[in-house]
Amino acid sequence: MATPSATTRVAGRRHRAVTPPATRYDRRLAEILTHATEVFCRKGYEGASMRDLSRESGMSLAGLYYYFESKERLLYLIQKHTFSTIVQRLKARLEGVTDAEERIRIFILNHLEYFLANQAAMKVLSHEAEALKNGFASEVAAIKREYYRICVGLLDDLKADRGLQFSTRIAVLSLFGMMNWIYTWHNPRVDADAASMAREMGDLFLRGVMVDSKKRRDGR
Amino acid sequence: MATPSATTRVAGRRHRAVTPPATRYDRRLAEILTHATEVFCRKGYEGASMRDLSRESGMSLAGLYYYFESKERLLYLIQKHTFSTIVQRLKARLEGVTDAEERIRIFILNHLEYFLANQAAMKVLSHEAEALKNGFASEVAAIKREYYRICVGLLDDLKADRGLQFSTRIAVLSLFGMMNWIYTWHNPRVDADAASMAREMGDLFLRGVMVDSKKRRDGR
DNA sequence: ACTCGATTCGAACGAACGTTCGAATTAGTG
DNA sequence: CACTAATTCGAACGTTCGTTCGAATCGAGT
Repeated sequence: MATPSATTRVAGRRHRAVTPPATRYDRRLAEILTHATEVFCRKGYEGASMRDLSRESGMSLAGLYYYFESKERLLYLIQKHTFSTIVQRLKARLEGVTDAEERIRIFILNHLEYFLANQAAMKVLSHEAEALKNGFASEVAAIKREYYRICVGLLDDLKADRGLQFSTRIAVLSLFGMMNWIYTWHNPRVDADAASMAREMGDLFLRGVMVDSKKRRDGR
Repeated sequence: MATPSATTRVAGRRHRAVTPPATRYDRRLAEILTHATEVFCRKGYEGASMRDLSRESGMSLAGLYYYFESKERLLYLIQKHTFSTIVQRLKARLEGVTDAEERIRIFILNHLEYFLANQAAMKVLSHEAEALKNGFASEVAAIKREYYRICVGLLDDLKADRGLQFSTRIAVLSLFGMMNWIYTWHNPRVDADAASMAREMGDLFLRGVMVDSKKRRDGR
C-alpha cells in the first residue's frame, strides 16, 4: 500500500536522534498546524471547516488527512504543543531562582511573553478548552493541571515566606483570569509589550496579595 | 396569510403598557431563550444545532422559527437581554453611593452576583462574544462599551480621589479578566457565594490598585 | 358551534460538513 | 533512467446543517 495506515502514520514516527530541523514530514505538519491555528483563532474550532483549513494552508482537503486523522486530533496537536512549550519554558526560567516574589514575577512574565508572541495559539488554547472530548481532552487537562499546580506552589511559598493569608485558589484563578483574558482585548498598536504588561499586572496582583499586616483600610 | 412575516413578527410587537407578565408570545419566547441559553452554554454557539435547541425546548424545529428568524438572531436576543440587564442593575445599585471605593465594590458585587446567578447566560455572553456579525455584533458591542466606560469612570474617580497612578485601561481589563474567567472554573460545590467572592476579589484588586505612596517594595 | 388569527408541525430543500478512496504525482535512491 | 515509497489530489460518500413551506391544530371571542 502506498498510503500508510492512520495508526502507523501518527503513532509510528521513526525516532531519529534529536534533530531540531526534523524530517520533511514534520516540517510540513508544523506548517499546517500554524495555518490551522490561525484559522481556529479567527473562526473558532467548530466554526472553522476542513475546507477553510485546506484553503489557508494551500493543501487539498484530502491531502490534510495524510498528516492527521481527524479535525479533533488537529486541535489536540495544537493545544498539546502550545501548552507543553509554555510549561517547559517556565520550568527552565524558574531554575535557580529562589526568591518567592521573583518566582511569581517570572511566572507572569513567562505567561505573558508567550501569550503575546503566540497570540493565535494561546487564544485557541484558552478559548477552545472545552472543544476536545474524552481521551484528547484528558491529556491536555493533565498539562493544565500541572501548570495550575506550579502556580499554586509559587503562591503557597510566598504565603509561607511572608506570613500572608488569602485563598490560594481564588488568587491563582484570578491571576489566570487577568492574564488569559488578554486575548479578548490586547491590541499591539495600543498596548505595551509583554515585559511592561507583566510588570504592571505583577504589581497589581502582588500588591493585592501582599497585604501590609500592620495597616488596615480606614473606612471598615 | 396565517404566518406573520418575519419583520412583522419580530419588529412589530404590539406595545401593551408595561405589564411584566406579558403576552403568551413573550412568555413562550422567554422559555425558548432560557433553553437555548443552556444549550449554547453546553455546546457553544457553533456547536449547537437548531435540532438541539428544538429537542431541549420541546418545540419542533420549524416551530422555533415562529419566534425568531435565525439562529444568529437568537444568540443576539440572549446576549442583548443579558447584558442590558446587568448594566441596568448596576446603574440602580450605584445610585446614591458616592464613595469611590464603595462604588467599585458595588460594581464587582453586581457583576459577580449576576454572573453566578445566571452562569449559563453569562458564559454565552463572555464566550460567544465574537460569534455575532455586523449589525447584531455592533449592538451588543455598544452595550459592552458602555459597561466598560462605566468601570473606567469608577476607577478614574478613585484615582482622582486618592491621587493614585496606574493605567486605568490595564486595571479595568484585568478586573474584567478576573471576573469573567470565573465561568471556566467556578464550582458551586467548592467555591463560596457571590458576596464572599466579590469581597475577596475586591480586596485583591483594590489593594493592588491603591498603592501606599509612602512605602516602596524592598528588593527593588 | 363557528370563525379566524395565532401557533405548531412534518417534510423537505439545497448547501456545507468531516471523512474516505483510488489514482496521480512527486522525491529520493539504486 | 527505473523503481519504490512518500505525498498530494479530485471526486465522491453519507450525514447534518439552517431554513422554508403549506397544512394541521389550537385558543379566544362571538
